[in-house]
Amino acid sequence: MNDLQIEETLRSTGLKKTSVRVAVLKHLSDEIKALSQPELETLFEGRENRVTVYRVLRDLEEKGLIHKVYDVEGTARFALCRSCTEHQHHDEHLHFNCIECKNVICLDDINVNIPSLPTGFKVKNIHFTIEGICEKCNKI
Amino acid sequence: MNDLQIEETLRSTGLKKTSVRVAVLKHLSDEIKALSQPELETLFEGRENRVTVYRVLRDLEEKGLIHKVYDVEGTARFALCRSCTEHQHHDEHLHFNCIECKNVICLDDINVNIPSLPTGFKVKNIHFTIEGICEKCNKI
DNA sequence: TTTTTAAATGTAACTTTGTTGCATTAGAAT
DNA sequence: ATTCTAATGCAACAAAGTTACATTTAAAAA
Repeated sequence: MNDLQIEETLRSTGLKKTSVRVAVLKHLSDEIKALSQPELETLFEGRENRVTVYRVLRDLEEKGLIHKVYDVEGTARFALCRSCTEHQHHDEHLHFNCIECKNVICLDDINVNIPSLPTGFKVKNIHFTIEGICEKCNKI
Repeated sequence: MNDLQIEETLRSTGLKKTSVRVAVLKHLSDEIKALSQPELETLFEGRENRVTVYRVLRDLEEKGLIHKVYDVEGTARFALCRSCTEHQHHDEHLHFNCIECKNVICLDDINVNIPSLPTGFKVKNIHFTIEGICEKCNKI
């Protein structure tokens, strides 16, 4: 996203345009992979406050601009919601977690069919992460 | 599992039969749902040491007797490996995480078909958690 | 049965991550 | 330019994960 897109995106949520929010959105939109908060903070070179980044991530997630995904080691990672529209939060996509490079990437366009559950169970959301070796690490 | 089964199970892994290990296996086998370490510790009434429980869980998981699953809030939970044989660790089963009672249960016998990934991606394991309302909470 | 020894435990301590309260700062509306 | 609320920074604390080391215990050997 360029500066104008970020500005417009923030305005649409009612969140004020602040340096930390812009920086977080910029970094996440530059990445294909999901970033943990510590990873994000290294990109800032320590200029931003840990608590502020925490709250920015929380708020951006609440507004549906980004989503949080836990990798197979239980680390929270954040990625831009690319396939989410303003009105429909589209969480039900697949994540791939490489056991070599540890990267978590969103496989938005791969269709996941939800298995049918026993009677009485109601599905609200799915969290599907495939663990394996990504195409980049496969080549090496 | 009864005491004899637990003893035999531990012997098969080469792990010594100790009180904490027996207690952990007993509690986990009594539960349908996956337990977090703090939850386990409350069952012990604080008699067991936090670090010891941590190491027991780690070791039991390494030996394939239990498995760790992260719930949708990123909390590590542990459950007995019921459908795992001695020689084949069967992680690829579905978990259901109720948003009401927060319980995580294993849906061992529901078949999950793994979506086909782009070329170059190699699947090693899957982590599939469905978030929703369980049959018990649905009735209430 | 006693001795031996490696494995398991308990204690202490430290790291990382998540989280809240409060005083200060800054964005944007007037 | 002023005002007001939202956002930030700081301090502090909680919880979970993790390691080192001294002590204890399970089980093998004598």
